[in-house]
Parts: sequence; C-alpha cells; structure tokens
Amino acid sequence: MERGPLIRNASPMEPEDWHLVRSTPLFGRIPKDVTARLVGSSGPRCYEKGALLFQQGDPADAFYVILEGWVKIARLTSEGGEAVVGMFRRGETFAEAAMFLGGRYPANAEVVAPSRLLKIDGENLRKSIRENPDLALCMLASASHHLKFLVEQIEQIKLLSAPQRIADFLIQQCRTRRGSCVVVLPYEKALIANRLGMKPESFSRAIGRLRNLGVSVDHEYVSIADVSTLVAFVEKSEESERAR
Amino acid sequence: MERGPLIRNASPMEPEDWHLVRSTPLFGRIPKDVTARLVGSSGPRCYEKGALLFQQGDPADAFYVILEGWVKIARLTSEGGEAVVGMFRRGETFAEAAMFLGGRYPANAEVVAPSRLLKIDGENLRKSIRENPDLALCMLASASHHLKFLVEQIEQIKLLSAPQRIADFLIQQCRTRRGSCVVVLPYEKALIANRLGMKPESFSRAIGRLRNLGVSVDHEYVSIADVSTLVAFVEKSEESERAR
DNA sequence: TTGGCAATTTGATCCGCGTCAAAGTAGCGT
DNA sequence: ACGCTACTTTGACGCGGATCAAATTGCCAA
Repeated sequence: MERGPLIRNASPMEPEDWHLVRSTPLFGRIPKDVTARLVGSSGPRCYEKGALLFQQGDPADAFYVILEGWVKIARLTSEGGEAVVGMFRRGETFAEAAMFLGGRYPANAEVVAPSRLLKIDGENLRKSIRENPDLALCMLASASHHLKFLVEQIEQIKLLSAPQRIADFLIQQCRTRRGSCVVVLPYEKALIANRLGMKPESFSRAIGRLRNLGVSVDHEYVSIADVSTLVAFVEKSEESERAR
Repeated sequence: MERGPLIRNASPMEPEDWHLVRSTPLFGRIPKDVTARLVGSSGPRCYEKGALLFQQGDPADAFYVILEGWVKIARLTSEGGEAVVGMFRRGETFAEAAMFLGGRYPANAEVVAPSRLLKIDGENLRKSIRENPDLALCMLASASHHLKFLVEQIEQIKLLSAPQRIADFLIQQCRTRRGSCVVVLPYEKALIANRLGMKPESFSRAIGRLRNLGVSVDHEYVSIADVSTLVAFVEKSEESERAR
C-alpha cells in the first residue's frame, strides 16, 4: 500500500517507543495490553524523506503514530496548488479522524524528514473499541484536540497579519512566555510559510520586520530578546505599527 | 446556564423531531432506546435570534442538536475581531467534539435565527458510551466529519480568491452540479461573508463579478445559469480572468 | 577549490481585499 | 405614508502580500 521508498521494515518496538506511544492523547489512558493489541503484529517502519504514506482519495483504513521524524498533511488542487493542513512530529498521531469517516483520506500524507512510523489498522481498532469503550473516549478527546487546533488555525489566518502569525508560531515553539529564548525552526522555512498561509518570500520579509521587536534570525536559529514582547504583539494588532 | 433570552422551555418532542434526530450521523445507527436515554428528560428548547448558548472558555458539558433554526460558531479576539468557524442548521449537531476536550468550548455559539434546540448532557453521554461502544464509533465518525470540514475551510481560505469562495459556497447550496439553479441564501450576507473569510463589502463586489459567469442576484435569491461553469471556475484559477 | 543545485533573501511591481465614507434599499412599527 | 433602523451596495484609496525576477548563501559532490 505504501508508495514511497521504504528504508527498513518491521524493526522491533523499543521500550522508549512504548513510552512515546503511551504519551499520546490517544493511548495515554489505555491499558498497556490493549495498546499492544492495537499496534498488532506489524512493528514500526522507517521511511525516508519524500515517501508518500497515502494520497487523498485512498481508502482510509489506518492511522499513524510518529515515533521519529516529520509528516506533512496537505491537499492538492487540480492546478497543482498545495495547502499544508497540518505538520505532525514525534509523539503525535494523524489520520485517525479520517479513518472513522469510513471513507477516504481527505488529504495527502508525505514524510518530510527521515521517519519511523507506527501504522494502526482500522478494522482492528474498531474491534478493540467494542471491547473497551474507554478507548473511544480517549480517542474522542484526541479528535477534539485536533479540532481545536484547526479552529485556532482558521482564526489565525483570518485575523492575524503575516508577522503576527510568525510571532505566534515562534511563541508556540518556545516553552516560556517571557524572557529571552532561542528557538530552532523545526523544518524548512518554506514549509513553515505554507503552514502559516503565506509565500516563502513573504515569510522572509515578515520575519525581518520582527527585528525591531527583538527577533534575530541566523539560519534555523531564531533568538528572541523577550517573548512577552511577541505575545503583546500578537494580542494587540494596533502594535503592528511598531514593526514597520 | 443559558445567557440569551429563551422563548419557551421544555416543549415536547414531536414525532418528526425524533425522525430528525435519528437522521443525524450521530444517532442514525444507534438503537432508539439509547437515543431516548441520551435526549433525557429535558425536551427541546426555543431560542430567539441573538441568544448565546455558550462562550469560549465555558466548561464544555453538553452538545446540541438543531431541530429548527441556525447557530453560528465563532471565535472572538481580545480586540473584538470575530471569525466564524461554522454555521449549523436543522438536522445538524454541534459542539459534540468540543465536549471531549476535557474542559472548555474553544468558541462561541450564538443563535442567529429563531431556533429549537436539543441539549445533550455530556456526563450522560459518557456513561452511555461505556454501555454502547457503537455510539462511540458514530461519534468518532461525526467528529471526523467536522474535522474534514474545517480542513476544507482552511484550504478554501488559503488558495481560493473571494469570488471563487463564493462560487464554491453557491455550489454547495444547490443539489446539482450542472444545469441552471436558483439558490436561496440561507442567512444574512454579512454572515456568509464572515464565514467565507471576507468583509461584507468584498462579498458584495465579489458576487457582482460572478455576473459574467451566469450568476445574478436578487436579494436573497441567487440564480445560476449553469452550475458547471461555477465548478470550472473554482477548479481553475486561471479562469478568474473571465470574471473581471 | 570549483561548479552546480536548492533554499533563502531582496527588489520591483501588481492586484485583491480591507478600510472609510456615503448613498441607496428593505423592513417595520407608529 | 412616514421615519427609523439595519442591511446592502457603491466609490475612493491604501496597504499587505503575491508575483516575477535576480542576487545571495549554503551545501555537496566532482
């Protein structure tokens, strides 16, 4: 079913893999033996950058847990336009919602960094839910999480300027909400740009305009003089004048 | 808990109400007695336009079925900006996913037309899920449905122009995909505009530019000469020149 | 080191949409 | 019919981000 090149099959689950799986909202409160049954016989698989996990229109018969790497979810239009709908990383699950539609994936999934993924079979899962309904409650919580994320993303695109969206993104990357901080951009700038709903050129210019808010960029390292300045900048659109 | 003015409380469930409830994806495949238990003792309630069902940040302890009317889901920012995130109508359910966030609603819910709503208690629901796991599968499917919708909305805002978004909206309103058609705008134009991520002025101008694609507007009635023309217009952004 | 390639930056220009303002309209109660 | 109000439309104008193009940088392999 996989289309992309596959580096290695069926490596065994390491202890830290189990730990990671149990840290996801989906499996966090599920008994370990149930989780093990869901993962099933097929272990994690390795993929290299560029691998396509599924394409929009494919039957949605599984979802994934990322043990390592990055996966991009995007929709393609007939003219070749692409809209990145989500970026998922180590410790996150994706496509679990699509699976329950009983139908087809609404978007493409592409590996954008060397990754190790766990594939969870849908039929298997449905059977397990009938045996352990609490599993369903955890999964519902997970779906809600994504829903909230999407709602926030819509809000962002609709009412924040490009520099504000970048500032918001940076804030999310660093743990703290005040003081200085250096964040490492998690993936290519063009990808971040797309995810924030803008072109790479606009991203470059916009992050440049954050300089007088104490943001300086050196390749993938972004140092922030005071995170609270950025927070204030995102909150109040009037302050956007300061960035000019 | 309701903030808005309430016209009438606890009217009885009519037979057609039951039919409507059972037509929702959530309750469609659920045994009738389970549904009845969920609906519980509290019957439908009537609300008038402007009533607030809940606000973002409120504890999410219930979701709703719309028996009649329209409900707007929107996020507010600190400066008073508003982003409409969803519009729900007769026969639809909303906030069922948010309920599982383990806490709070991520957005506001406002009645925008005289409505009759069924409120489903969250605690009650969780209990029922444990008894009937198939209910969970239905809810997961339903949540997924909303997720897909939001994903599509993000795509729309990101890569469609204002006239294209309106065209897409009109296509969704009429059943057919080709031939002529007259659609009745379901609610105020300003609301549609917000839902499509634009200002009322832009909506007015943009729908005007669809005239040479065979779209004419008379108050809330929009007649479309050939729906397939609009479909083509949304598909190919190159054709946007034709609308100028 | 050199050449080539991909990612990023910078510059110039264009156009869509937002903003502000004003002029229609329809609906509605008096 | 009148005037009030809310909604919609139209106009003028400016800004933000897209687009096209070219320069720059970093990276890797020959």
